[in-house]
Amino acid sequence: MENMGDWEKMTLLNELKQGRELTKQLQHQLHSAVSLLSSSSSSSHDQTQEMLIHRIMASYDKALSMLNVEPQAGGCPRRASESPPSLGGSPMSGGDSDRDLNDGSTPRKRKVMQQWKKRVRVAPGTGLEGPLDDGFSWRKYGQKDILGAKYPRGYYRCTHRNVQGCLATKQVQRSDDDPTIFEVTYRGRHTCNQHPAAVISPSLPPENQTDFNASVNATPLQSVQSQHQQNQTGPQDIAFDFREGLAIATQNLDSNNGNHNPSSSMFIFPSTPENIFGVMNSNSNFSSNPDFLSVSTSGTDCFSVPPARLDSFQAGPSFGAPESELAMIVSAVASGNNPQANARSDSDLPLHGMEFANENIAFDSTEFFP
DNA sequence: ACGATTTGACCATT
DNA sequence: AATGGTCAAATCGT
Repeated sequence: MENMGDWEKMTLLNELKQGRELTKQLQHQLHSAVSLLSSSSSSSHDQTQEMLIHRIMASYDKALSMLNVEPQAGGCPRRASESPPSLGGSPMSGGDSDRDLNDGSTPRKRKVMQQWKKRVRVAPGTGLEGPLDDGFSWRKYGQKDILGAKYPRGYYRCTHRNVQGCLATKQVQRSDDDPTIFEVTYRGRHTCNQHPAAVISPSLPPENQTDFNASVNATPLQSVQSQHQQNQTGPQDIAFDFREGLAIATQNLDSNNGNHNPSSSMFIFPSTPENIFGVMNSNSNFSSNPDFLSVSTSGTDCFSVPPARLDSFQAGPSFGAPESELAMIVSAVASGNNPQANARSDSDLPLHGMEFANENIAFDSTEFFP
Protein backbone atom coordinates (compact mmCIF):
# COMPACT_ATOMS: atom_id res chain seq x y z
CA MET A 1 0.00 0.00 0.00
CA GLU A 2 2.77 2.38 0.86
CA ASN A 3 4.32 2.11 -2.55
CA MET A 4 1.04 2.80 -4.24
CA GLY A 5 0.93 5.93 -6.29
CA ASP A 6 -1.63 8.52 -5.35
CA TRP A 7 -3.37 7.96 -8.61
CA GLU A 8 -3.73 4.24 -7.92
CA LYS A 9 -4.82 5.00 -4.40
CA MET A 10 -7.49 7.33 -5.64
CA THR A 11 -8.69 4.74 -8.11
CA LEU A 12 -8.81 2.09 -5.42
CA LEU A 13 -10.66 4.49 -3.19
CA ASN A 14 -13.20 5.21 -5.85
CA GLU A 15 -13.69 1.54 -6.57
CA LEU A 16 -14.32 0.85 -2.92
CA LYS A 17 -16.74 3.72 -2.58
CA GLN A 18 -18.48 2.59 -5.69
CA GLY A 19 -18.79 -0.93 -4.38
CA ARG A 20 -20.17 0.35 -1.15
CA GLU A 21 -22.66 2.58 -2.88
CA LEU A 22 -23.80 -0.21 -5.15
CA THR A 23 -24.25 -2.44 -2.16
CA LYS A 24 -26.43 0.23 -0.63
CA GLN A 25 -28.49 0.34 -3.76
CA LEU A 26 -28.88 -3.39 -3.64
CA GLN A 27 -29.99 -3.10 -0.07
CA HIS A 28 -32.61 -0.54 -1.01
CA GLN A 29 -33.81 -2.67 -3.86
CA LEU A 30 -34.19 -5.64 -1.58
CA HIS A 31 -36.00 -3.57 0.98
CA SER A 32 -38.45 -2.20 -1.49
CA ALA A 33 -38.99 -5.63 -2.98
CA VAL A 34 -39.73 -7.06 0.45
CA SER A 35 -42.07 -4.24 1.36
CA LEU A 36 -44.04 -4.72 -1.84
CA LEU A 37 -44.74 -8.28 -0.92
CA SER A 38 -47.22 -9.09 1.76
CA SER A 39 -45.94 -7.75 4.99
CA SER A 40 -46.05 -11.14 6.58
CA SER A 41 -42.99 -11.95 8.58
CA SER A 42 -39.79 -11.76 6.67
CA SER A 43 -38.36 -15.12 5.78
CA SER A 44 -35.05 -16.47 6.93
CA HIS A 45 -34.02 -16.02 3.32
CA ASP A 46 -34.52 -12.28 3.66
CA GLN A 47 -32.62 -12.25 6.90
CA THR A 48 -29.71 -14.05 5.30
CA GLN A 49 -29.66 -11.50 2.51
CA GLU A 50 -29.72 -8.68 5.00
CA MET A 51 -26.87 -10.18 6.96
CA LEU A 52 -24.79 -10.70 3.83
CA ILE A 53 -25.29 -7.10 2.84
CA HIS A 54 -24.27 -5.92 6.25
CA ARG A 55 -21.12 -7.99 6.05
CA ILE A 56 -20.31 -6.66 2.60
CA MET A 57 -20.82 -3.12 3.84
CA ALA A 58 -18.64 -3.81 6.84
CA SER A 59 -15.89 -5.07 4.56
CA TYR A 60 -16.07 -1.95 2.45
CA ASP A 61 -16.03 0.24 5.52
CA LYS A 62 -13.03 -1.57 6.88
CA ALA A 63 -11.17 -1.26 3.59
CA LEU A 64 -12.04 2.42 3.37
CA SER A 65 -10.91 3.07 6.91
CA MET A 66 -7.62 1.36 6.10
CA LEU A 67 -7.24 3.99 3.43
CA ASN A 68 -7.89 6.60 6.08
CA VAL A 69 -11.24 7.49 4.69
CA GLU A 70 -14.22 7.90 6.92
CA PRO A 71 -16.88 5.63 5.48
CA GLN A 72 -20.03 7.63 5.65
CA ALA A 73 -23.60 7.15 4.74
CA GLY A 74 -23.77 9.87 2.15
CA GLY A 75 -21.01 8.34 0.14
CA CYS A 76 -19.18 11.62 -0.26
CA PRO A 77 -16.37 12.26 2.15
CA ARG A 78 -15.73 15.77 0.99
CA ARG A 79 -17.56 18.62 -0.51
CA ALA A 80 -16.43 19.62 -3.92
CA SER A 81 -15.18 22.97 -2.80
CA GLU A 82 -12.75 21.50 -0.36
CA SER A 83 -9.22 20.92 -1.33
CA PRO A 84 -8.66 17.85 -3.40
CA PRO A 85 -6.33 15.13 -2.27
CA SER A 86 -2.77 15.33 -3.34
CA LEU A 87 -2.63 13.39 -6.51
CA GLY A 88 -0.01 12.52 -9.00
CA GLY A 89 3.04 13.62 -7.17
CA SER A 90 4.07 15.75 -4.32
CA PRO A 91 2.35 19.02 -3.77
CA MET A 92 3.87 21.84 -5.69
CA SER A 93 7.42 22.19 -4.78
CA GLY A 94 9.44 25.21 -5.49
CA GLY A 95 6.95 26.94 -7.71
CA ASP A 96 7.65 30.63 -7.87
CA SER A 97 4.11 31.32 -6.86
CA ASP A 98 4.42 29.00 -3.94
CA ARG A 99 7.74 29.98 -2.60
CA ASP A 100 6.36 32.88 -0.65
CA LEU A 101 3.64 30.98 1.05
CA ASN A 102 5.62 30.44 4.17
CA ASP A 103 7.83 33.08 5.68
CA GLY A 104 9.41 30.47 7.92
CA SER A 105 8.06 31.84 11.14
CA THR A 106 5.03 29.61 11.27
CA PRO A 107 5.10 26.12 9.89
CA ARG A 108 1.83 26.21 8.07
CA LYS A 109 0.61 23.77 5.56
CA ARG A 110 1.37 24.64 1.98
CA LYS A 111 -1.70 25.60 0.07
CA VAL A 112 -2.76 22.74 -2.12
CA MET A 113 -3.69 23.95 -5.54
CA GLN A 114 -6.77 22.61 -7.09
CA GLN A 115 -5.86 20.04 -9.66
CA TRP A 116 -7.57 17.68 -12.00
CA LYS A 117 -6.54 15.27 -14.66
CA LYS A 118 -7.56 14.22 -18.05
CA ARG A 119 -6.38 11.64 -20.48
CA VAL A 120 -6.16 12.74 -24.05
CA ARG A 121 -5.85 10.36 -26.89
CA VAL A 122 -4.12 11.61 -29.96
CA ALA A 123 -4.87 9.86 -33.19
CA PRO A 124 -1.74 7.99 -34.21
CA GLY A 125 -0.22 9.04 -37.46
CA THR A 126 -1.18 12.64 -37.12
CA GLY A 127 2.41 13.47 -36.51
CA LEU A 128 1.36 15.60 -33.61
CA GLU A 129 3.31 14.85 -30.53
CA GLY A 130 2.23 17.72 -28.40
CA PRO A 131 -0.73 17.98 -26.13
CA LEU A 132 -4.16 18.75 -27.40
CA ASP A 133 -5.35 22.22 -27.76
CA ASP A 134 -7.56 22.98 -24.83
CA GLY A 135 -8.42 26.50 -25.77
CA PHE A 136 -5.79 28.15 -23.62
CA SER A 137 -2.33 29.16 -24.57
CA TRP A 138 0.48 27.62 -22.61
CA ARG A 139 4.16 28.20 -22.38
CA LYS A 140 6.46 25.33 -21.70
CA TYR A 141 8.82 26.04 -18.86
CA GLY A 142 10.38 22.70 -18.21
CA GLN A 143 10.71 19.07 -19.02
CA LYS A 144 11.83 16.30 -16.76
CA ASP A 145 12.51 12.63 -16.97
CA ILE A 146 10.33 10.92 -14.46
CA LEU A 147 11.46 7.84 -12.66
CA GLY A 148 9.82 4.77 -14.11
CA ALA A 149 8.23 6.64 -16.95
CA LYS A 150 9.23 6.01 -20.49
CA TYR A 151 8.56 9.54 -21.62
CA PRO A 152 9.54 12.86 -20.05
CA ARG A 153 6.98 15.06 -18.39
CA GLY A 154 6.37 18.48 -19.80
CA TYR A 155 5.62 21.47 -17.62
CA TYR A 156 3.49 24.30 -18.91
CA ARG A 157 2.23 27.53 -17.45
CA CYS A 158 -0.26 30.01 -18.74
CA THR A 159 1.24 32.33 -21.32
CA HIS A 160 -0.30 35.26 -19.49
CA ARG A 161 1.33 34.48 -16.21
CA ASN A 162 3.56 37.51 -16.20
CA VAL A 163 1.14 39.96 -17.71
CA GLN A 164 -2.02 38.99 -15.92
CA GLY A 165 -0.65 36.94 -13.08
CA CYS A 166 -2.51 33.85 -14.16
CA LEU A 167 -1.22 30.91 -12.14
CA ALA A 168 -2.73 28.09 -14.13
CA THR A 169 -0.28 25.35 -14.98
CA LYS A 170 -0.45 21.95 -16.53
CA GLN A 171 1.75 18.90 -16.81
CA VAL A 172 1.68 16.60 -19.75
CA GLN A 173 2.85 13.05 -19.39
CA ARG A 174 2.75 10.59 -22.23
CA SER A 175 1.40 7.24 -21.19
CA ASP A 176 3.85 4.37 -21.01
CA ASP A 177 1.28 1.84 -22.02
CA ASP A 178 -0.29 3.72 -24.85
CA PRO A 179 1.88 6.39 -26.48
CA THR A 180 -1.19 7.86 -28.13
CA ILE A 181 -2.51 8.84 -24.73
CA PHE A 182 -1.35 11.90 -22.84
CA GLU A 183 -2.18 12.35 -19.21
CA VAL A 184 -2.65 16.03 -18.57
CA THR A 185 -2.74 17.39 -15.05
CA TYR A 186 -4.14 20.87 -14.67
CA ARG A 187 -3.40 22.94 -11.63
CA GLY A 188 -4.89 26.21 -10.65
CA ARG A 189 -7.53 28.22 -12.31
CA HIS A 190 -7.09 30.60 -15.18
CA THR A 191 -7.46 34.12 -13.91
CA CYS A 192 -6.42 35.62 -17.20
CA ASN A 193 -8.79 36.96 -19.80
CA GLN A 194 -8.36 34.17 -22.24
CA HIS A 195 -11.53 33.01 -23.88
CA PRO A 196 -11.35 29.35 -24.46
CA ALA A 197 -13.38 28.12 -27.22
CA ALA A 198 -16.38 26.50 -25.88
CA VAL A 199 -17.91 26.92 -22.51
CA ILE A 200 -16.28 23.70 -21.63
CA SER A 201 -12.61 23.45 -21.41
CA PRO A 202 -10.42 20.93 -19.70
CA SER A 203 -8.45 23.69 -18.15
CA LEU A 204 -11.45 25.05 -16.39
CA PRO A 205 -12.51 23.29 -13.29
CA PRO A 206 -16.16 22.36 -13.43
CA GLU A 207 -17.39 25.03 -11.06
CA ASN A 208 -16.42 27.59 -13.63
CA GLN A 209 -18.87 26.10 -16.02
CA THR A 210 -22.02 27.30 -14.50
CA ASP A 211 -23.90 27.96 -17.67
CA PHE A 212 -24.84 24.40 -18.01
CA ASN A 213 -28.34 24.92 -19.25
CA ALA A 214 -27.39 27.29 -21.96
CA SER A 215 -27.03 25.69 -25.33
CA VAL A 216 -23.56 25.56 -26.70
CA ASN A 217 -23.37 25.65 -30.42
CA ALA A 218 -19.73 25.06 -30.85
CA THR A 219 -18.23 22.64 -33.23
CA PRO A 220 -17.94 19.62 -31.05
CA LEU A 221 -14.62 18.34 -32.09
CA GLN A 222 -11.67 20.12 -33.38
CA SER A 223 -8.38 19.13 -34.69
CA VAL A 224 -5.36 18.64 -32.61
CA GLN A 225 -3.26 21.70 -32.82
CA SER A 226 0.33 22.50 -32.21
CA GLN A 227 1.46 24.81 -29.50
CA HIS A 228 1.95 27.55 -32.01
CA GLN A 229 -1.52 27.21 -33.34
CA GLN A 230 -2.90 27.31 -29.85
CA ASN A 231 -1.97 30.91 -29.45
CA GLN A 232 -4.43 32.10 -31.99
CA THR A 233 -7.00 29.51 -31.42
CA GLY A 234 -10.64 30.40 -31.62
CA PRO A 235 -13.54 28.32 -30.50
CA GLN A 236 -12.03 24.95 -30.62
CA ASP A 237 -11.94 22.20 -28.19
CA ILE A 238 -14.68 20.93 -26.03
CA ALA A 239 -12.69 18.31 -24.30
CA PHE A 240 -13.48 18.23 -20.68
CA ASP A 241 -12.74 16.33 -17.59
CA PHE A 242 -13.71 16.21 -14.00
CA ARG A 243 -12.09 17.56 -10.97
CA GLU A 244 -10.56 15.12 -8.60
CA GLY A 245 -12.19 14.37 -5.39
CA LEU A 246 -15.79 14.52 -6.33
CA ALA A 247 -18.07 11.83 -5.21
CA ILE A 248 -18.93 8.80 -7.18
CA ALA A 249 -22.04 8.53 -9.20
CA THR A 250 -24.01 5.58 -8.14
CA GLN A 251 -25.86 4.48 -11.18
CA ASN A 252 -25.77 0.97 -12.47
CA LEU A 253 -22.24 0.44 -13.59
CA ASP A 254 -22.28 -3.18 -14.45
CA SER A 255 -22.40 -3.24 -18.17
CA ASN A 256 -20.85 -6.58 -18.70
CA ASN A 257 -23.82 -8.67 -17.81
CA GLY A 258 -25.89 -7.52 -20.69
CA ASN A 259 -28.65 -6.45 -18.34
CA HIS A 260 -28.18 -2.79 -18.73
CA ASN A 261 -31.45 -1.24 -17.86
CA PRO A 262 -31.85 2.50 -18.14
CA SER A 263 -34.91 2.50 -15.97
CA SER A 264 -32.92 1.12 -13.08
CA SER A 265 -30.65 4.10 -13.05
CA MET A 266 -30.75 5.97 -9.80
CA PHE A 267 -30.79 9.31 -11.51
CA ILE A 268 -33.08 10.20 -14.30
CA PHE A 269 -32.97 13.74 -15.56
CA PRO A 270 -35.39 15.55 -17.73
CA SER A 271 -34.28 15.48 -21.26
CA THR A 272 -35.73 16.60 -24.49
CA PRO A 273 -35.65 14.52 -27.62
CA GLU A 274 -32.69 16.56 -28.71
CA ASN A 275 -30.70 16.12 -25.58
CA ILE A 276 -28.80 13.35 -24.03
CA PHE A 277 -28.03 13.49 -20.40
CA GLY A 278 -25.38 11.34 -18.98
CA VAL A 279 -24.20 10.91 -15.48
CA MET A 280 -20.62 10.19 -14.85
CA ASN A 281 -18.44 9.53 -11.91
CA SER A 282 -15.39 11.33 -10.73
CA ASN A 283 -13.03 9.20 -12.72
CA SER A 284 -14.62 10.00 -15.99
CA ASN A 285 -12.86 11.94 -18.63
CA PHE A 286 -13.69 13.53 -21.85
CA SER A 287 -11.23 13.85 -24.57
CA SER A 288 -11.37 14.60 -28.19
CA ASN A 289 -9.35 14.39 -31.30
CA PRO A 290 -10.26 14.90 -34.93
CA ASP A 291 -12.00 11.57 -35.14
CA PHE A 292 -14.08 11.24 -32.07
CA LEU A 293 -15.12 12.51 -28.77
CA SER A 294 -14.52 9.96 -26.11
CA VAL A 295 -15.63 9.56 -22.59
CA SER A 296 -13.81 7.24 -20.32
CA THR A 297 -13.95 6.03 -16.80
CA SER A 298 -10.89 5.07 -14.83
CA GLY A 299 -8.87 5.20 -17.95
CA THR A 300 -11.05 2.80 -19.85
CA ASP A 301 -12.67 4.17 -22.91
CA CYS A 302 -16.32 3.49 -22.68
CA PHE A 303 -18.09 5.89 -24.89
CA SER A 304 -17.29 7.84 -27.96
CA VAL A 305 -19.12 9.89 -30.47
CA PRO A 306 -18.03 10.80 -33.94
CA PRO A 307 -18.22 14.54 -34.28
CA ALA A 308 -20.62 14.30 -37.14
CA ARG A 309 -23.23 13.04 -34.78
CA LEU A 310 -23.28 15.97 -32.47
CA ASP A 311 -24.00 19.60 -32.90
CA SER A 312 -22.78 20.52 -29.54
CA PHE A 313 -21.66 19.06 -26.35
CA GLN A 314 -21.61 20.39 -22.88
CA ALA A 315 -21.02 19.44 -19.33
CA GLY A 316 -21.42 21.15 -16.06
CA PRO A 317 -21.76 20.74 -12.36
CA SER A 318 -24.43 18.43 -11.22
CA PHE A 319 -27.87 19.65 -10.54
CA GLY A 320 -31.09 18.08 -9.51
CA ALA A 321 -29.35 15.47 -7.44
CA PRO A 322 -27.48 15.47 -4.19
CA GLU A 323 -23.96 16.65 -4.67
CA SER A 324 -22.84 13.86 -2.46
CA GLU A 325 -23.97 11.38 -5.02
CA LEU A 326 -23.46 13.00 -8.35
CA ALA A 327 -20.32 14.32 -9.82
CA MET A 328 -21.41 15.66 -13.12
CA ILE A 329 -24.03 15.72 -15.72
CA VAL A 330 -23.21 15.56 -19.32
CA SER A 331 -25.36 16.75 -22.08
CA ALA A 332 -24.95 16.37 -25.73
CA VAL A 333 -27.18 17.88 -28.32
CA ALA A 334 -27.68 15.85 -31.39
CA SER A 335 -28.15 17.44 -34.71
CA GLY A 336 -31.64 17.62 -36.08
CA ASN A 337 -30.38 16.91 -39.56
CA ASN A 338 -28.25 14.11 -38.42
CA PRO A 339 -30.41 11.02 -38.63
CA GLN A 340 -27.71 8.76 -37.34
CA ALA A 341 -27.76 10.42 -33.99
CA ASN A 342 -31.35 9.58 -33.43
CA ALA A 343 -31.39 6.24 -35.06
CA ARG A 344 -30.85 3.90 -32.21
CA SER A 345 -32.44 3.02 -28.98
CA ASP A 346 -30.76 2.79 -25.67
CA SER A 347 -30.03 -0.72 -24.63
CA ASP A 348 -27.12 -2.92 -23.73
CA LEU A 349 -24.66 -0.14 -24.05
CA PRO A 350 -21.13 -0.89 -23.03
CA LEU A 351 -21.06 2.04 -20.71
CA HIS A 352 -19.18 2.32 -17.50
CA GLY A 353 -20.26 5.01 -15.16
CA MET A 354 -22.46 6.67 -17.68
CA GLU A 355 -26.15 6.49 -18.13
CA PHE A 356 -28.40 8.05 -20.66
CA ALA A 357 -31.77 9.25 -19.64
CA ASN A 358 -32.80 9.78 -23.19
CA GLU A 359 -33.73 6.61 -24.92
CA ASN A 360 -33.72 7.96 -28.40
CA ILE A 361 -30.03 8.29 -28.77
CA ALA A 362 -27.34 5.80 -28.16
CA PHE A 363 -23.72 5.44 -28.89
CA ASP A 364 -21.84 2.26 -29.14
CA SER A 365 -18.25 2.52 -28.11
CA THR A 366 -17.32 -0.63 -29.94
CA GLU A 367 -17.82 1.19 -33.18
CA PHE A 368 -14.90 3.39 -32.44
CA PHE A 369 -12.88 1.44 -29.97
CA PRO A 370 -12.83 -2.03 -31.42
C1' DA B 1 14.29 41.64 -32.02
C1' DC B 2 11.22 39.06 -29.72
C1' DG B 3 8.89 35.20 -27.91
C1' DA B 4 9.03 30.18 -27.26
C1' DT B 5 11.62 26.10 -26.16
C1' DT B 6 15.45 23.46 -24.28
C1' DT B 7 18.17 21.99 -20.64
C1' DG B 8 21.25 21.96 -16.65
C1' DA B 9 21.06 23.76 -12.10
C1' DC B 10 18.71 24.68 -8.07
C1' DC B 11 15.28 24.00 -4.46
C1' DA B 12 11.55 21.68 -1.65
C1' DT B 13 9.81 17.60 -0.16
C1' DT B 14 9.93 12.96 1.35
C1' DA C 1 19.88 10.96 -0.99
C1' DA C 2 16.34 10.59 -4.34
C1' DT C 3 12.83 12.66 -6.73
C1' DG C 4 9.82 16.07 -8.73
C1' DG C 5 8.99 20.95 -9.90
C1' DT C 6 10.78 25.34 -11.30
C1' DC C 7 14.23 28.76 -12.73
C1' DA C 8 16.87 30.96 -16.01
C1' DA C 9 20.54 31.18 -19.46
C1' DA C 10 21.26 29.50 -23.94
C1' DT C 11 19.27 28.41 -28.07
C1' DC C 12 15.89 28.30 -31.69
C1' DG C 13 12.29 30.01 -34.88
C1' DT C 14 9.83 33.60 -37.06
